[in-house]
Amino acid sequence: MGDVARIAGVSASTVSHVLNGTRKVDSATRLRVEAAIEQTGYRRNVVARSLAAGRTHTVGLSISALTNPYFGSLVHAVERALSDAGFVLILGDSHDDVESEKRVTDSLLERQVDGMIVAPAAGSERVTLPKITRTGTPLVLIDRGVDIGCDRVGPENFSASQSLTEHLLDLGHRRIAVVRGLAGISSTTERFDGYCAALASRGMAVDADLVIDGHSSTDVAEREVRLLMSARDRPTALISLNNSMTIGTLKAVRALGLSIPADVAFSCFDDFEWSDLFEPRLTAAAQDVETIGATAADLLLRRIHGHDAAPQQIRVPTTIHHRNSCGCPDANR
Amino acid sequence: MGDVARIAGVSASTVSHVLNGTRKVDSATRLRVEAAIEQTGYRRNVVARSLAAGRTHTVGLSISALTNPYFGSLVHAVERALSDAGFVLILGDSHDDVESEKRVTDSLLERQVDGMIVAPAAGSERVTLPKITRTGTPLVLIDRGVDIGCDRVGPENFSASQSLTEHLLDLGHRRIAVVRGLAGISSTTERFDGYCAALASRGMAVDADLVIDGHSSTDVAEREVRLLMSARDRPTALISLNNSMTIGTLKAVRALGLSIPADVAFSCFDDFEWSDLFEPRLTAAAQDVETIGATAADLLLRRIHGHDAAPQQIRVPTTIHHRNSCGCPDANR
DNA sequence: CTGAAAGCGCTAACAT
DNA sequence: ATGTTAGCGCTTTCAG
Repeated sequence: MGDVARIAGVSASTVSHVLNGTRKVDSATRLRVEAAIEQTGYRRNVVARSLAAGRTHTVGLSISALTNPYFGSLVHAVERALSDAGFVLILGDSHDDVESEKRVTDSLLERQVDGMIVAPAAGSERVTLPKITRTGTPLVLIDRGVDIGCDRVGPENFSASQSLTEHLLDLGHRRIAVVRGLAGISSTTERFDGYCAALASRGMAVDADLVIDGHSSTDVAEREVRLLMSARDRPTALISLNNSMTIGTLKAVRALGLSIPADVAFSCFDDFEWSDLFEPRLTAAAQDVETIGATAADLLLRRIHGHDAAPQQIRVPTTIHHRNSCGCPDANR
Repeated sequence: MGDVARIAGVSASTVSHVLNGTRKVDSATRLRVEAAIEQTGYRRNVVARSLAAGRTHTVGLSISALTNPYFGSLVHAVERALSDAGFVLILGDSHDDVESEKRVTDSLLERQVDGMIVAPAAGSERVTLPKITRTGTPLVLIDRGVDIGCDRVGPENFSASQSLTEHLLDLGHRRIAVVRGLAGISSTTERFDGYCAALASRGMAVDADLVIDGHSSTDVAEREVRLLMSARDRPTALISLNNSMTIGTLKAVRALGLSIPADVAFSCFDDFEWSDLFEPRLTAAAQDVETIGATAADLLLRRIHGHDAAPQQIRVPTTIHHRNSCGCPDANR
């Protein structure tokens, strides 16, 4: 930058100001500076800039399992919104484990991110999250998490899951098994609650034998569903609470040679690009991932820019696609 | 850091050294420093550290379409390898467009990343890549890209695609259509070359009417395949060259009410988690994404650490899963 | 084994 | 409209 200043015959200060548009510069001198920049191939050092200015234009994102297409789309949406605003994304994988999560977020904090978006692991509200808020770093929770007094955006879980269940109930099913996701995270809980509420509204109790925990693993789900569906009094319908669970469930059903919906009706939370391709086409609750990601970025950016308002808790509507895995007689198409 | 030093009764210099283990410190004083750190809740400022030390422990990754599960897994693998080495990942999406790519990589360079991994967009070798290498920033190309004298790691494309095609040929097909991905990127070219080579080895010429360009869009692929398969002299087999093309192709086939493999045999490049679930199960060439990602991270880390050797061009083997969409009589399982 | 001091490359008052 | 100057918070010679 010194070089540029010298060549343009101005001070470093002026160079800085033309670079950032932070104050009025005579157009003649600006031109000289720009020429000098061009000539030297100068590229500013954002690290130094960050140190001096006290802001990094950087946002940290902590999620688990980028392998999951759902999170891939989420990151994609967040990245786009941030880069449009001149921010850059630092990515950390928490592996859905508080310890890793603490390491990840610590590292982000050390790097002076201007804000953070986190899809909290189970138990995060007791350890990771308070640590972040204590630093004053703007934080928005995404996908899941409890109310800890910060912005939060996630899908509508309860009612979507409830509808999915009621639909099966309407079709006459009385033994509906549910495959839950990872325990301890709000999305699992809320979706399960929706399931329970649907049963309750029909005066039915939840049968513990029909509740399967797939943790966050496709394999576990497959094994458990296989076990359940091998029993003589197997359920007549299956509902899966997230995309990994769905894959495990479908694998189990397939392995047993059962057919959907003839032998067992099926519907699931989370849509796939191939839901339409599956035979039968899957009845699924589709989250609006793009909106969730973009909204999170927006909320965060607003906080970063000093916007000071009551924390918002946003639920993005979930859309149910009635297709035919549920055995629905009147599926569209 | 000044606070910590004062409380521990040492100099900032010593604090720095206990923090980084950069020189021997008497265990008594180290204990005092550590206590002071604990007590103050001190967290180092990595930005300042980076500026002073001249390295950021940061790696930039430029890819397109995180929405694609393939890239999601890639990022996942890279992230893990990097974080194990104490590095952090900054993510940028190039949208498979050189202009965006230039912006992304410029921004990464400004941020003084210690190295970069890029899945180059078409034409990148003429504009983006030289700019990077000129800065001396270690660079490794991933997934695709031509030889520009830097490390490169990607899947084995040619022979896998050739095998896929030969297999169809072996099954008696003579009119095999191919659905290509985005033009101008090496993976598309190499896979198409594999297809051509297979035909050539049987003394067959490539029929231009059987070559479909799906660009990078599922929708385009669907439309084109639909057109092709509606013709009276439609091909007897279809081969798709990447996962997006596969989805488009399958949608088209499904929409036409054709059945696989009875009406048309099918095989594809890229495996899905649900390939096994599809009816019929998909014959596919599976890339070893994890290995590709981890290898790229490794190569880069090595360069960053000053390892100076001839650029490596690594091809990670692609595995063909023979299932039954190809109409294979003896598919395993 | 430890401290002093000179930067790293930039920003942002404060002057003029 | 532009320049001067004092840092931002750390690392790292160089001394002792």
